[in-house]
Amino acid sequence: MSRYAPSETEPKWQAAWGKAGVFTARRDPAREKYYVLEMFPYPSGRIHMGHVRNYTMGDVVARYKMSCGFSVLHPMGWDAFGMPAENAAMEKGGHPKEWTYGNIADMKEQMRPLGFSLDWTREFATCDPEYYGQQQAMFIDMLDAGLVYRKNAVVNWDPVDMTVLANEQVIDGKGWRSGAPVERKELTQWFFKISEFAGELLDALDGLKDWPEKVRLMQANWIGKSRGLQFAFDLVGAPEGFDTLEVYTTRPDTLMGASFAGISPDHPMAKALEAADPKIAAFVAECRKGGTTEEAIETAEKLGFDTGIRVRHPLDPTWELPVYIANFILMDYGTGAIFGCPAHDQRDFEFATKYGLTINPVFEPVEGDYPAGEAYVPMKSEPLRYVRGFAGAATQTGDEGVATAIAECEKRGFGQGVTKFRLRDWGLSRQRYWGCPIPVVHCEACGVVPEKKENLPVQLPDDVTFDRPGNPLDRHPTWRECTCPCCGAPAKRETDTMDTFVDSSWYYARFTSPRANTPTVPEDADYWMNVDQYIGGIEHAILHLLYSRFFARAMQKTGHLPAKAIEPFNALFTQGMVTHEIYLTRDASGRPVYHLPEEIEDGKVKATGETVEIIPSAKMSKSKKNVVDPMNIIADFGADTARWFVMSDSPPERDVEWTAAGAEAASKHLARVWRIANDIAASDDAENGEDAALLKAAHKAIDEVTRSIDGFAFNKAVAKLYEITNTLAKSKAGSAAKRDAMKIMAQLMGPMVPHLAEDIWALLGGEGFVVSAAWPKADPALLTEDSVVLPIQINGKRRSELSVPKDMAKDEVEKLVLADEAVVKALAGGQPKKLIVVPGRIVNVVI
RNA sequence: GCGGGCGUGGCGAAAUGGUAGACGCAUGGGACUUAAACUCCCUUGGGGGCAACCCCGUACCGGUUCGAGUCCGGUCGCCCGCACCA
Repeated sequence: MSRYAPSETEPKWQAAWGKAGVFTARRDPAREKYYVLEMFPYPSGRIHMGHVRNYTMGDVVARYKMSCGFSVLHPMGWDAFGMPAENAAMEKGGHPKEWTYGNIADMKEQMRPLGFSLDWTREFATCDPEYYGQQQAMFIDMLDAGLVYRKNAVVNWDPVDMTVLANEQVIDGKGWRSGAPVERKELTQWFFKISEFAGELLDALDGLKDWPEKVRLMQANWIGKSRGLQFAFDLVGAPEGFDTLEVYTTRPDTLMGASFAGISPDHPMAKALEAADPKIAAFVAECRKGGTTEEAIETAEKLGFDTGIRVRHPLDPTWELPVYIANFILMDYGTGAIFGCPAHDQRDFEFATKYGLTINPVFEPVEGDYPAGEAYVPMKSEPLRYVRGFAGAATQTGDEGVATAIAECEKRGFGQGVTKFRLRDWGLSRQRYWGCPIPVVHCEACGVVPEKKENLPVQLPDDVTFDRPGNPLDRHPTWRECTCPCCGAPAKRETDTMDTFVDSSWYYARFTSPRANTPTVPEDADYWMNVDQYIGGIEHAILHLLYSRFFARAMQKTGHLPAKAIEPFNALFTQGMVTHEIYLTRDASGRPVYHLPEEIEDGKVKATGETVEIIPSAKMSKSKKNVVDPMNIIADFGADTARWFVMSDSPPERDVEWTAAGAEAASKHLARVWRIANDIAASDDAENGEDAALLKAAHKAIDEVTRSIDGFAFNKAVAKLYEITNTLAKSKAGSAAKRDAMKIMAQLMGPMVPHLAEDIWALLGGEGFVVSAAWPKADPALLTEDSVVLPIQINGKRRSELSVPKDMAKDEVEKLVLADEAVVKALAGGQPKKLIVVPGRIVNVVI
């Protein structure tokens, strides 16, 4: 018998599948379709274990569904625009286009040997003009539909390089190349009106039953619906044109605890003050330092500036509050102005303490004490005693307090209850080259007008340079020059490109008709949409998935998707990372020196013999060198081993640690299965021992593996396959029974280790490809046991057990329990207080 | 700072509120072999007992329940996201 040799058999089966075209998706109205999609990769140049894990999961689902008779769509493409390509051009020279397409070719070559059931005929990259041209067409349709508009927004500005920085390029508040402190700067930018869909995007989350609860919760919090009061303070001593100050609060019940009002440094009144007062200008400039991320703003030291302006308290016009400009107030949320209640908001408390403002408690806990040295921030459902309330009962919960306060304010004629969302509109403009050009033209006479559709795609010019910071499109000698689509006069193109999230917000729809000269084709979209199963990383829980949900709605409004695709992903699965230990030694000055896993043996660096420090289980990253190249694993063990390993052990939603020992073990197991299959194929003895037991075990395996795959519990499916392997290895059944069991096993293993499964299938005389064979069905009659062992607990502790027929009546069981030796002894002649019999599960005797 | 998640043997883990540790790795012992590799068999949460068996144990503290790894409240630790990374 020959040894199991994946390096020979794997390419053989891949070629055979390819020749037969088994993975080419075809619109087949006679069959039910199934669309499985893994989040497409960024073409960095190398695939990593995270890709292997993600695509293996998708492949398991795709192959399983094929066997179940579905017409399966399982496509692959490239999320190909983005900054790394420009960075590479700046650092190493070359062109982003060459770099990207070169990487795509490399990565495709690395993916092929893994044997994924992908339909490569549908492949595209988002940087293909055929793709981004259709995206531009949709942009124009969305502009026509009023879903896109322009407004000012802040960006990170590097004052030395004179360029816009991505958040990622801001390190500790400084530009990553220049090292200069970053400033916030306003630019006119394009926005998608995602906020118009806020309520709908929130409400529709309830219907996404097959999405992880945590993702739905994160999205709900991100959309951030709140009910509050919006009202106007009368201003005293404000600049010309500012009579009132609109504020929004979710805690109007704390109005009697107000001790100051605050406005954002970007508030129109702050801007008016800034122009007039150099001290205020200096303060506002201070506030504008640092990056634009919410994290940077929230964690920055709280700064305030007393403007000298006062507001009158709406409940008592003689009561005046100071107006501060404060760096923690966001112009994007609410009205960009707040009132501060230090007694019941921790941030206001710290602000008031810092600037010596009064702290007036409005309520106190019904139970327990008012906390000292911090704000008392109750839960919404917590009952409160209002000591300075102005509406409703003295004791109510926070939620009730808010509702009655809103009603009271409306009654008294100031302010009204409003619902607001935290969700902001999606700014899509990027001042970068390697992205989809925004297809608009700036005309002196006509203003900003969309390009004509027949002129699409607006293609990126190839002759650009990256020797300086900034957007090469801006300094291209001729690219901007064009004629106005309206009046025909000379005009200039927009040089901003689109956020790469736009590219990934509709690629799933494009896969249904990837070569069409419209964004989608109705019959194809109608047949293939929605994505039945989407699989990717949890890091996309909010942005990518929310943007895609918005885009599906926008595409529907503009006629590019059918109504049923309003939620594009029926089911979502978020997988964990592949981690690895980090190995490091220290140089003379104590700085860490990282080592690749293959340089280590027995906790020592092979070359030098130095003992390494080990940091357990960290995300694989090049800089820490804790990476394992899938290509090396495939070379050493074959693709099936890599696939088997990433599916074993850890549940797919959790991180899995790659270990050399684990890979070896996976390889050994597959070789063992191969040996057992060969033994069976070679044996012709007809001795018949326990065929029934083996058959039963095989059907139990069918049942459990099927349920595990359906439930995305691949690790349990693998465990079950280990069990049935052991059962089969030890079985004394006749060869025909073993052959049948082994064929079932090959089918069950097929989705995970397709090459080995095809080998075994062929070896044992299976017809056609195992991937094309119908998924086995478990016979329910073979799944039940005649008797069960009931554990007997006494006061909740297991003390004995009882073997009874499966469906024995409850009172029969009780009789047997009371006769049990351990129970008799424990009762010592008395009667139990309670006797709990859970049929088929457990008995508890309470004494 | 805000939002979300996770925490079970030496390790990865399993367990519709019902016998905690299935399955795998790694130990330790044995078989095969001149020897090794490969392979096969047995053992393995901690402690106590000659044994039957008993006690402890799911990050920590508390609660609900006949019964809690699982549900509720709090604490600690780690991880992810925070709108221009993809």
